[in-house]
Amino acid sequence: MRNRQYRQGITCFMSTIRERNKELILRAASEEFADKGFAATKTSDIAAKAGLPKPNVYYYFKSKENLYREVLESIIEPILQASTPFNADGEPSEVLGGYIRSKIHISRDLPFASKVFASEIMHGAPHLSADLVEQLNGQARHNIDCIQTWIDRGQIAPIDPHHLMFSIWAATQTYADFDWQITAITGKAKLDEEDYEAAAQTIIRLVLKGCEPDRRAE
Amino acid sequence: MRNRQYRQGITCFMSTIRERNKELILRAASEEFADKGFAATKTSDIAAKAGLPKPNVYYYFKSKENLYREVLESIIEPILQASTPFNADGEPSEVLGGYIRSKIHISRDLPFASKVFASEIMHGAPHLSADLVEQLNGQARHNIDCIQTWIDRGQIAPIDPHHLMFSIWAATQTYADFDWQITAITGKAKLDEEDYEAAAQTIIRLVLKGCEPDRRAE
DNA sequence: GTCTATAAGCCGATAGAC
DNA sequence: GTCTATCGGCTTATAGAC
Repeated sequence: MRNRQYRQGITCFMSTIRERNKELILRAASEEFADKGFAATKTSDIAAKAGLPKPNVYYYFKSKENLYREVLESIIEPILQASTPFNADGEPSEVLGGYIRSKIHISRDLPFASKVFASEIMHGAPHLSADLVEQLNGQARHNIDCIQTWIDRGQIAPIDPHHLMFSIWAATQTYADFDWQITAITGKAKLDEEDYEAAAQTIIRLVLKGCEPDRRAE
Repeated sequence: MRNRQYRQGITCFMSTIRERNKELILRAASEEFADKGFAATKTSDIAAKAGLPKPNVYYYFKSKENLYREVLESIIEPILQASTPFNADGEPSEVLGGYIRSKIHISRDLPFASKVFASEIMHGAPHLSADLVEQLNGQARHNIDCIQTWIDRGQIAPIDPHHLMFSIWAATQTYADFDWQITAITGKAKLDEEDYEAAAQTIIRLVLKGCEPDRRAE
């Protein structure tokens, strides 16, 4: 009984095993895809890492590409969510600071999917649907418009809003993408809570100071 | 005569054809590897893009991996070169500004190799020799030490030097790595000279303002 | 030195037993 | 629903003609 649920009079297998296996495969896949990229990843390695036979991967996900897309799309929602603070009526420093923190948290909490996403974008997003691409770009344009509004109102310095956004993305994303380089240079096997906090504070400082209106001769 | 050079008494073919073909293949390879990544790139596509038959690729470069390594290593020298301004006795704003400009120029002038390098680092540098890795990391540590010295001397604000370097790398590298996203959002098919100049100025502003010592109540 | 034609091996995907 | 055993296609790499 424990493994079954009866719904609408039809015997419906909502087996815990199914959910558990899908989860194991997704987790293994996100690590493998993040580590090697789509083409270099072998489904047999994903299966091995998940502790399951290879056909299970195909049974649950139909194809390697499908599995990849599930990993890839799992990061879209958090990314879009991170932009919610952007609102022209918000306080620029609050909005930008909140955004930077959200993006750093994504790199910290979802490092594998985050890396898969970055790799996908680097190669021209061949697996992303036009719809999702448009959502992401629309969001980006909205954020940039918001910054432009602050500039027009004189709330922040007339910094180029496109390049400001690119810098913020890059600086926050880098903690997921280039973790290998970062751990090699800092000498730490893994960044801890304080490191991410220091990263966020450094980026926030750069951005907020950079956005401060220039001082006139007073 | 034009196609041959006699050296040490041995007929030595320094044929223009050889040099030209190697160059064609290298150029095609850097574009393909940048676009698709190592594993997803087919040597037949490289040959086609170079306008040569596939066996020529193997004749000149022996293996796909060898060819990849040549593309990859072509970017190391420019990267190391960009760090030459770093010197604790230099003026921080000059050094940092010069470094940012050099890194932006690498993204602009060597976008393909730059992307190949980024992708390689993202995946844990499986094709880079330990020696080169050590050179790059040593350089990075030197730059960070240099920033720390400025902080100790009170020349710049006590910003975290590691995170400052990570932000600079990320913000400059992003113009090569995420060109697809950048052109999608700016709406330009290709960034022009002015765009790169604006990018450099924006990043320099963020970094220099961020490094300014905090004002005390005056 | 150049290129056609082919070998060898790997990996995504599945048939079919349990 | 699960997994062993295998196929078929694709890609690197090369043998050998020119």
